[in-house]
Amino acid sequence: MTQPTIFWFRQDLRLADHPALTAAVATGNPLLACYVLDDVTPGEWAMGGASRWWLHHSLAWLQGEIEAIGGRLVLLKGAAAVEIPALAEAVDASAVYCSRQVEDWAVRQEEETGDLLAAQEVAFERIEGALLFSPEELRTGAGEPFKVFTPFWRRALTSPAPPTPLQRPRNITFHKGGPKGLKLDALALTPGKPDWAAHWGDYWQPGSEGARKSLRKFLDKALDDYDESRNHPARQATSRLSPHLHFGEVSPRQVWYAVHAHCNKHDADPHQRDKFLSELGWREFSHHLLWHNPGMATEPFNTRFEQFPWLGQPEHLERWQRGMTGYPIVDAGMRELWHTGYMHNRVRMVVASFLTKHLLLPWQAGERWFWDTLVDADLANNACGWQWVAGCGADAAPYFRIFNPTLQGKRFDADGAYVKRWVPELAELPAKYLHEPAKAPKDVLEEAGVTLGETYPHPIVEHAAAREAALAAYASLKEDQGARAN
DNA sequence: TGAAATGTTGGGGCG
DNA sequence: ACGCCCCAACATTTC
Repeated sequence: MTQPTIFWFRQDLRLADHPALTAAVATGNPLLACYVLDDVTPGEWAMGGASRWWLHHSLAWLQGEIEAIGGRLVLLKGAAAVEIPALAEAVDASAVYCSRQVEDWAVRQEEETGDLLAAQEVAFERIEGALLFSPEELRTGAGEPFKVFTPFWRRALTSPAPPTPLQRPRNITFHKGGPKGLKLDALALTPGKPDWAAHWGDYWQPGSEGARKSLRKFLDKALDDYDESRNHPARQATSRLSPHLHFGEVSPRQVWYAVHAHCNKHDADPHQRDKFLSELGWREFSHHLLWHNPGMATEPFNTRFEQFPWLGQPEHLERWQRGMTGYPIVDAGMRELWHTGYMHNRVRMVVASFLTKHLLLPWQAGERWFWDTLVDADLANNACGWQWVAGCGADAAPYFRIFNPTLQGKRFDADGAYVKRWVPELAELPAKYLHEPAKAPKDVLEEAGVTLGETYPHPIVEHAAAREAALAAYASLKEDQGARAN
């Protein structure tokens, strides 16, 4: 009997433009496709609740696609470095193929799996497929990893273009037999009661078809005004591809080439195109950074920040998480996150600035909350995004760049549509006061049915004072450094 | 991929 | 007519 080739699906839940899958099929041996839910190896970065909901539906989609071509996706649970070699042993596999990942734990997982497979004399191939450019190859003239985005992306854009997307493999022969594996429901990925994800199907379609639809819709409806509209959270102006990209339901190469094809065909504005592609660039930058600096998920990239005096009150963290800070744009964002597993990126920056600067709570606390609540939770993007806002990341926002949540609201949600949607208790307020209900005259508040401190909280901190405190905290950091240097 | 403080300019009211 | 003040509008600097 022919020995099977095992294909180990990870964060690459697609069939098209899949170099590792294509390579596995090219071995000519019957394919045994599997997914391992590994909550052991990632340690504190085991998937959060929102991601699990997504994974459930993405696996369901992938199963359907594979079954439609006569195959089967074997679901397993446990440490991958145990499960994969055991599976290889059980079915007498000749080789195991998978895609590479950048996370520290994932690299370790690959290495341990590879060691055991080597001892069993089973070939193990790890193949790139989640990035446009290779972190090993994309370096400065001096051979160092880039630490600043602009030169990083300039170099990327002048490097040889990423290969064009691969077709999905045709005529895959699947291995008959092998273990049955677990039923999808047995992985228990979806919430029980209360079912906080009951309506998420209205917002999302996990799986590669949903990814394609999102991309198509974005190109047709939103790309031509992307640069301006993307900053307005009430508009449908961003691609919302992040969870699809995280789970590998669509590859960045597919997105890259779809954007170029669309723009060539419609003679679209290259400026809008480049703005959007640079967002893929930030994803790329984050992943390269994490690969080069595994500690970035928990430790500040800029070591000066190791002794930053986080002074925040723990009870403020819960107010922030629940969207009860008294700053409407912040609360709207946090509630959008809770209700949909997603937050508009402009608002992510505002709430992150608020947590780290107005509340002086450590960025890791925000990173952790996002990890558990975002459907697009991605170790590289999440860690780098938080570090960027906190001012300790690579090419970070300078520490003194403190968003004024009221001004951000007025500027990017001028008519208050976003706040009205997610903070309904303020919906009757005139737009003029939506972003600062404390400034509204008494009769206006009464008219709108708003009683501050009862129906909606007073601001938990006063902006000007909080801003001064943050600047002082950052200044103390600078002085400490000076003192130590002497 | 800020905001606030500070500086500069120029028009208009007014003595 | 002139200088002075006020202040909006804009520019620059600072955090």
